[in-house]
Amino acid sequence: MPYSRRSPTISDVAREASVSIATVSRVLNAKAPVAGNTAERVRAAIEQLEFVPRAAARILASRHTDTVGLLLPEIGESFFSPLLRGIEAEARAAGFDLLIHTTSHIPHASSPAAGRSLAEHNTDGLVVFTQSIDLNELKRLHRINFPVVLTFQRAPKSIAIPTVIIENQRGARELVDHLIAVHTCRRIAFLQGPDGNEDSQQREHGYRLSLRAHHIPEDPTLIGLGGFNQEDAQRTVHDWLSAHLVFDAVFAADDGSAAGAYLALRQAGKRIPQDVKVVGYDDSPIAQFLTPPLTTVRVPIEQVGRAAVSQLVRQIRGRRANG
Amino acid sequence: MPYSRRSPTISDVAREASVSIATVSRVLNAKAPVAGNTAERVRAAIEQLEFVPRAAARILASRHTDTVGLLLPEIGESFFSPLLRGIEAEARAAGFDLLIHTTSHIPHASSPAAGRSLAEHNTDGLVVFTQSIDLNELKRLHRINFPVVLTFQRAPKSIAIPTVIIENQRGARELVDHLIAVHTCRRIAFLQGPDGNEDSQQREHGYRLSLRAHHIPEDPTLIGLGGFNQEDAQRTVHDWLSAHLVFDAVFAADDGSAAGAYLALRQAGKRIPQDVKVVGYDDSPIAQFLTPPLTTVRVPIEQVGRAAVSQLVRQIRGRRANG
DNA sequence: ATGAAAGCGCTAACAG
DNA sequence: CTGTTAGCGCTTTCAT
Repeated sequence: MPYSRRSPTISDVAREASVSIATVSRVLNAKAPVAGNTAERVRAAIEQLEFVPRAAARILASRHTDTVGLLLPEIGESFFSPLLRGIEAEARAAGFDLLIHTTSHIPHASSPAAGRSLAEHNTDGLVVFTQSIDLNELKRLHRINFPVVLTFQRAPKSIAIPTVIIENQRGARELVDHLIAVHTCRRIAFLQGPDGNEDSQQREHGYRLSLRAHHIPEDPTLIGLGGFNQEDAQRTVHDWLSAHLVFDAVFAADDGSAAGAYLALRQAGKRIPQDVKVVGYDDSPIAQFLTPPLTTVRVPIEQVGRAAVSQLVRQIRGRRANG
Repeated sequence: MPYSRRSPTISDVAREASVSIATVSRVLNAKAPVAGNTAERVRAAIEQLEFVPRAAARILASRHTDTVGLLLPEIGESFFSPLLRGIEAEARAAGFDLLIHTTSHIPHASSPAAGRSLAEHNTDGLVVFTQSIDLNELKRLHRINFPVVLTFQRAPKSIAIPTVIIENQRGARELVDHLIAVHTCRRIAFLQGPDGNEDSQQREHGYRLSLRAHHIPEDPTLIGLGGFNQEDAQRTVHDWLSAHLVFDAVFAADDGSAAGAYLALRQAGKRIPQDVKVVGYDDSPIAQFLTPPLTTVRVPIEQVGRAAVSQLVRQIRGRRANG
């Protein structure tokens, strides 16, 4: 066994197979014709040397990576599960690899990673989850014509970037209508998502429309932060309860915050749904495990992922076709 | 506005700042001294041209990427949330970027992505989640001395690869002891994890040890597939019930399958815990939302992530130091 | 169908 | 402190 020598390069393969590196490259990429037995020799050499082309060299020379990137603020929330499934499936189907990159909430200007750009980090295009990219960076990408698609977020109107968004307002409105009409709720609290989240804003708008349609005055004290997570929601509802606010229903902007509401309510001895009704949004896995099962609105998250990649790939191909 | 011209390179910056490309490189990497005002000019040029170094070129030239990769079989399971948090935090702390790559369960030998290697896909090292890599590929990586650390899985003993694993057997044993001693359970079913999963195997072993210690005979019919997911577990428990198997407790190898057991039990009109007790493992978020709250065992998943990266970084640095 | 040669954009000695 | 000069390993014309 020789000492761990450097891993083989295309030249090693070429030498081993007694051909030029160009030929090796051709069999690697199958883009140009290679004679049957020549190709066979090359393949044998590749196998024998366990040659694996260096991605960086390939990318540098070819100027494309055949991979799409996904930017996520923080991975792991159950919401991402179907989104990723969709993105992964579609990317693979289109012959692209997928690289996921989580963005830090706190920009470390001084970190060694600063100055590197995600976009150029070896991808041909980017699917960007809402709020996980800086506006200036987005503008820059758009300016250099780098393929990007935004999900769950509209592009600032100054820059035309494709977007995949979902319907929220109507779903929210119907949910609240139901609370009012069927369950005779009149004091309905709303748990907002993270600051600036468009889905949450639209759900809130649907909520307001419903109240208005039923001549129920809005009460600002009944609107608080759910933050799309259990902890924030739990705290907010707990605070409401401590302040002796009166409400007969909680509309949580997502299921995670609905779960937080359940916890706070239970802890205060409130019964669900007898004392307070709780509804959520997204139809995430948690919904069916809550007791009673959470009323929620189904969102086609996986399809958003697929649509986003499909649109992205179209952009990438377009660029390659032209120049 | 000029037509979308090629994005600027280091030479453009050098020209703009009237310095050599080496100097630009130096201010980029801050590895060698550069005079204050020279650096200033270069920075201005970079900003003005919106120069972003091409990752591929950097990697090719420097032979390292400053990023670590993570291989996951399928992302999004709640289990991964804390794991990712740990990995991300530690990688960032060490000055590394993180790229997540999900591996397909079904190898597409013919897919365009086939033949590319994840390992060399622009990372300096890999954290590999259990069962998400092929044994041959693992051997190859080891042979070429590529830094890898395995999590939740021991390395095949023929290859010495660092590993971060957790304690399972004792936790499982104590959990089952408790079921027997405190709750006088005698017929305890076990829901296994995916085939070959080591954590599950060890938990199962702890379960068997406990039974044996209490002179309770093992009943193979009471062991079925939970698959670390709700659906499989639900189906298995449903089948047990349909077959009129008698059991007074279910030990699910993870919380997800415990949730599935809840569903099947409820559906059959069984009360938890009066008729059947259910316990899980991992202490995942779902545990506290089940009714009654699931008894489970806390697993330091996030710490596994941190430890894995920390070990990986050590390997990478070691390689760089020597050569 | 195959080879030769010119880069891709950057880092890393090596001089000075 | 700064510039020059080789490459890094691969793809891609352009010939043949």
